[in-house]
Amino acid sequence: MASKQGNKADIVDVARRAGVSISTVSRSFNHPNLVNLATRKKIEKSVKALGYIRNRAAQAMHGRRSGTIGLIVPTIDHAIFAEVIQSFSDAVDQAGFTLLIASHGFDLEREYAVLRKFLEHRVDGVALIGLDHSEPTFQLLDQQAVPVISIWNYEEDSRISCVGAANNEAGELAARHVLDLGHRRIALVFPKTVGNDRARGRLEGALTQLRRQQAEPPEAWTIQAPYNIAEAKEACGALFDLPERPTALLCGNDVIAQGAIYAALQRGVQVPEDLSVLGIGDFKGSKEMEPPLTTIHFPAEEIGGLAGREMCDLIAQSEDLKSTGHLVRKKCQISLAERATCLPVRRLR
Amino acid sequence: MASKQGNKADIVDVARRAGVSISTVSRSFNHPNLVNLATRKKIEKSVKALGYIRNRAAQAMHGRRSGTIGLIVPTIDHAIFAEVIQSFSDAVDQAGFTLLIASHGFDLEREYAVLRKFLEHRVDGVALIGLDHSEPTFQLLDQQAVPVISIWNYEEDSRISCVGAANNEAGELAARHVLDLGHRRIALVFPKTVGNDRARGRLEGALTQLRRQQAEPPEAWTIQAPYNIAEAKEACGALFDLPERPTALLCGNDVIAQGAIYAALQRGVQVPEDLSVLGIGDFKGSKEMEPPLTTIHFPAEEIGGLAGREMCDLIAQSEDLKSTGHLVRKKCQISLAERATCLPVRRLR
DNA sequence: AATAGTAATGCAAACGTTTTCATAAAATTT
DNA sequence: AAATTTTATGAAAACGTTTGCATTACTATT
Repeated sequence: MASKQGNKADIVDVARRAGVSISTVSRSFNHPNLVNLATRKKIEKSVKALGYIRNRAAQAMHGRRSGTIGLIVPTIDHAIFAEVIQSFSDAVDQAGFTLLIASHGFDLEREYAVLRKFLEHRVDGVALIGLDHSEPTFQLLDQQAVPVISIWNYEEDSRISCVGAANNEAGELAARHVLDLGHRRIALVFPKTVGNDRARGRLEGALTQLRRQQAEPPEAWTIQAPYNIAEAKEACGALFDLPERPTALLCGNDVIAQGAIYAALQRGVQVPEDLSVLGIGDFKGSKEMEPPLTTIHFPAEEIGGLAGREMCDLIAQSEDLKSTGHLVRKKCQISLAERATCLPVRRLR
Repeated sequence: MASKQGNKADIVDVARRAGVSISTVSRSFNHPNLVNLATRKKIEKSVKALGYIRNRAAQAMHGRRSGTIGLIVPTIDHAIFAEVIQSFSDAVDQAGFTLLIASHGFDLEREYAVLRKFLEHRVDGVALIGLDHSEPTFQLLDQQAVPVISIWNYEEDSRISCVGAANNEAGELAARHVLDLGHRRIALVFPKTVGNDRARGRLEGALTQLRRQQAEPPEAWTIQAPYNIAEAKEACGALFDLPERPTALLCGNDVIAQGAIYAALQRGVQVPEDLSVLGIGDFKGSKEMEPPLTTIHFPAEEIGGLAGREMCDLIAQSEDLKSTGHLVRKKCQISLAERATCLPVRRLR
């Protein structure tokens, strides 16, 4: 009667009720084969009766893993991140890990703070988005020697392990496509690139390719739009109101492309007849748009899943002290998803 | 030299290096005013030098809170859940909590399993989506007496605390609107309702209202579509191909509405001139669609934020043992967002 | 100057587990 | 029947903290 007064049951309570020692109870969880079947049954019964739930915190104190992985993203509320998070979550879940999640709102100082918090919780591994991080972040990661992986970007000389795609290739591929279609009057609408290596890589890739073919856009045709349909729509609207209109619009991501298309619709500019629009990312829904959006496909789900599995591997390796500690880098293939928003320039009316 | 061989620094290491006892170190973190400034500085220096990071697991063992909150959602990868998760995350973050997240893919048995896992981690509170949960889930919650809150739905007789909106009201409001516009030939496109009280409430609300005005749709006009633009598009397409077409389409959520509009576009059915379309949810981007979608606005961000703050309050209360243990219920107001996809029936061509 | 109060610190006992080592009982071998 | 091995269990020492109690050295009050 004294034992259960609102406090939760304890391994001691379980042991007492089952008439065995706590060692036996603990063992029956962790090494069931070492304990007699009958005893195990008794313990099980006691556990059920008391509603006992093991305490991971106490387990973690024994050098055991905490069983958690920390994922730090700029924001959860993005079609593309949501998809990556989901598949990453599924992958680590499958391996029995629990996911700690936090967003930093594109603020690398908050990212550092969140990382610290995660380390206090003794996460077994950390996953970050992209390869742009503050120096203190890298140092902390290094010093604490926690398995870490970067999701979304691939760079052959990345400072930490990474699983993702090469954004500059995406930009190049996009530019090449509109170029191949004969366009020369090409405008660029991209998000801000500071602290956002995804956008930066794409923009650089696109510009490189355009320059290579002498089709670099004039200043007025290189505009910035936030990740947000409403504002992208507005920004593109302003572009369309310029005296001279491009024949193709290369957008930094599909959300911007969507905004651009809406802006065009609003002004009676026909896509693709009057204007070709190309997105990057291939977000969920882009294929179903009307007209379906031509874009560069990023295998978000594949990246998230692969990253999750790789994270688990890294953690497993770090347990073996023979851990070689070398970085792993996986490059996921992007591809052109040719749909209905781009037309060869000669077919424009 | 013996102390730091790759293992992480310990409070003991910190104490030794600073030349004080571990009690003092612990105190300087938890009750800084109780320790001399000079000593505190010494400790701080030692902490920096050793790269010491406190161990929450060990703290949690002292009846201290773990500082974590568990959030269990059907899926992360939904515009609407992503938004709620984000605002919930921000709210609990602000209070210093770390978020544990898991998705169960609309499987209530997996929900139960995840809940157990979270309880093993000794989360200080649990948040769930909706009010449909398995009996074992409710029992576990009850037995463990963990602060719990349900996000998204409001019901005056809910079994657990809740912050959200009344889905049946949304359905009613939607139906009332198309009815008010003079429509009588109304079709319904809703997601599956089993294990999804959101969809069920909306559908019931809508049907109630339609019946009240003798406008209940025929069998063929009450169709099911998954949460997914592509499949919704297809399902609605089939509806449009029927010999008789409704004048208004009431969709269970904005994604389905989007699919419906695309399906209409594909077939040359003009929205809203030939067909009024009404969504429910007001997802991000619905306002920016072309034409902007008329829908029932759900204040997702408000709900998530409110729920997060309420969760923290519940946790704080549960600390005072005088906790009254009564449920809290907050109803967030939904509203009609009249935009451009609905027209009075007499103005149809 | 004696007393009471306060500030700063340390000691040691918790917290809920896991695990090593020891031991008893049972089963197997000689 | 003794010796050996195996199986099942318990005692106790960890793990890294927090905190109640005790102690010391000051500071303020009489």
